[in-house]
Amino acid sequence: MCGGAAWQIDVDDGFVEPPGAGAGFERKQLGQGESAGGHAPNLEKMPARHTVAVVPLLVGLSKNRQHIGRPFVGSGYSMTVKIRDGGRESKRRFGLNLLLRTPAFRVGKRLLIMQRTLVKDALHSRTERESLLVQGWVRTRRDSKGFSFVELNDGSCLANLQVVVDAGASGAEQLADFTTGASAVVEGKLVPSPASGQKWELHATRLELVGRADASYPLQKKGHSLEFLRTIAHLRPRSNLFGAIFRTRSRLAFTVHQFFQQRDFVYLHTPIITASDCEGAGEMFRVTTLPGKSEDKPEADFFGRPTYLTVSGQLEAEAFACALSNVYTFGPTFRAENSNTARHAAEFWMIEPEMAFCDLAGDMALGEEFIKAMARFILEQCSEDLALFAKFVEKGVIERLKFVADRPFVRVPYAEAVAILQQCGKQFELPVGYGLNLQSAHERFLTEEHFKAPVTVFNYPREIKPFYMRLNDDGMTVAAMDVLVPGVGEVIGGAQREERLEQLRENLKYRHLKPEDYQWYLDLRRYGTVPHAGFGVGFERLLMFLTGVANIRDVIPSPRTPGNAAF
RNA sequence: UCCAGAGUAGCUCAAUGGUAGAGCAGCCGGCUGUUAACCGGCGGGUUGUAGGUUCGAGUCCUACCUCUGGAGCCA
Repeated sequence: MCGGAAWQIDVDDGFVEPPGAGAGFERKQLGQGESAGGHAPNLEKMPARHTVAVVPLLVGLSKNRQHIGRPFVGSGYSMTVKIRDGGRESKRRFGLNLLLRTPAFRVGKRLLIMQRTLVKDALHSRTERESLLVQGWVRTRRDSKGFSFVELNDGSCLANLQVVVDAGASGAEQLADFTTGASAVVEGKLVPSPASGQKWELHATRLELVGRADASYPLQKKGHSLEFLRTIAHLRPRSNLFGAIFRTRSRLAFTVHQFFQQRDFVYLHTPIITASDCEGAGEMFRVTTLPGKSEDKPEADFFGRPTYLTVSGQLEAEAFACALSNVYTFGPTFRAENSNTARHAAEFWMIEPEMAFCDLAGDMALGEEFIKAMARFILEQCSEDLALFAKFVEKGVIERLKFVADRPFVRVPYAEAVAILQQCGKQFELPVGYGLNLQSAHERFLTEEHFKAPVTVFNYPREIKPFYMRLNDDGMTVAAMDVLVPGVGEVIGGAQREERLEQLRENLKYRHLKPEDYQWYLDLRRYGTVPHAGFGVGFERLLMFLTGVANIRDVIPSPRTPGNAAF
């Protein structure tokens, strides 16, 4: 199947045996400098451009080894294997804990260890596979006379693997327990499916029920309402939609890191417990070890002062930007607001880049680039899950994302945005006027109807923005910006920070804040101050924007909202 | 927190103030390749909770609880 000699590994150590005749090998073509993969890290030193046949291995441990049903993670086991390379033969010793990082299960008195194939990889196979092993959860079973179809899903992708079980297959007598929700291991032959609907199917040679799911299992193969699924938040990841959402969430998080890492931003872990009440960004959760009313004597508390869960990492990010130039945070954030809406959670994840030697224009540019990059990512990299969102969540989500990815962002000063809203002739529920916050209805009008493009509104009146934003030369406005997109409204809020010591002091005074509470923050202006800017993105809101999911409770694994911390 | 709506079988929903029902799921049986399979049968309820009006309440009234949508706050 490729150039170069094939490596074959046999095992001669008494308790480790080579696979029996006919058992399938997982073959991997190695490119130059590539390692053999996580299942056999000790093979890294093998010359490149060889095919390495490593797994499945059939392993029988001595009787007193009882590691049934879980991977080897301990140390102390090793085995010797013979390696044949054409005519040459050599022996190498491998640590089992390294080699066998793969699930194990008992067959009689033996421990069988076989490389698991993910459903995703099975479905994307280029060739038939003589023998492979999949593990997952039964989505549904359809019985016919003499055989059954079992749909197996392991979360590696949206699609299920169709398993065909003949009555004669080993373990077929357990088929009645292969109900929706049960977990199972299936070994079989991957062959082209004669019916339409799937390219490949697995003809089971052996199946094993791992965990039953009785008739009370709440998930059915039919669609469920999002409201119902929220009441079973621990089981909803087993549904198609939530599988898609949380796969996307994971990949999006990775892409966020990639976006900033590629631009030489330093990932900063800002504290989760904080003493700074600086933001005024909302009610904070108190952190205390004192019983009863802790506010009474904070000096006796664990930290000797009142402490809270963070509402923002921005101030700390500014400190590090004023040293490392470009930084970003990506972590949990907490707001104890009693807000009960589809867009608010008490615990959420926030991304906050902060850039030294950067002004508002640079800040807006990065924010816009970021949103476009995330839209492009999901369009290009998550097409299967995105198709599900387009089908069941928001019909126009793909068009909306293309719209954002393609169009240049319109930039409009706040005063101009207000004038547009006042002159548009449209009657809004809430008043529009200079000095008032833009409401979500106003924001959506600007981006969806007036400009028909993503919009960045900047230079807001000083009165409606926090103390740390930089005062513009007009003395009236601050260098703040909000990025608005169709369908969602505000996705980014940011600003150039006030870097002038005296002006920052004046800002604190203007807000009736005490300078002594902001000593270290003022220090940043006292020593080597620089113009700097940043913004915040709610990760869940970004996910809502990208998937079309309308409720924040459905894009976070365990939603925390007022009165709800179950799961 | 404010405003509005909803709460009936495991799920999704019906039921003019007058005997609480259907589809799906589940269970049993049938079916030679199914795709939210199909066909036949069976079981399934303190109508969110507590009061009240009425001969009679799932239905009307009051309070509370929960959920949903909108608003405020924001990310």
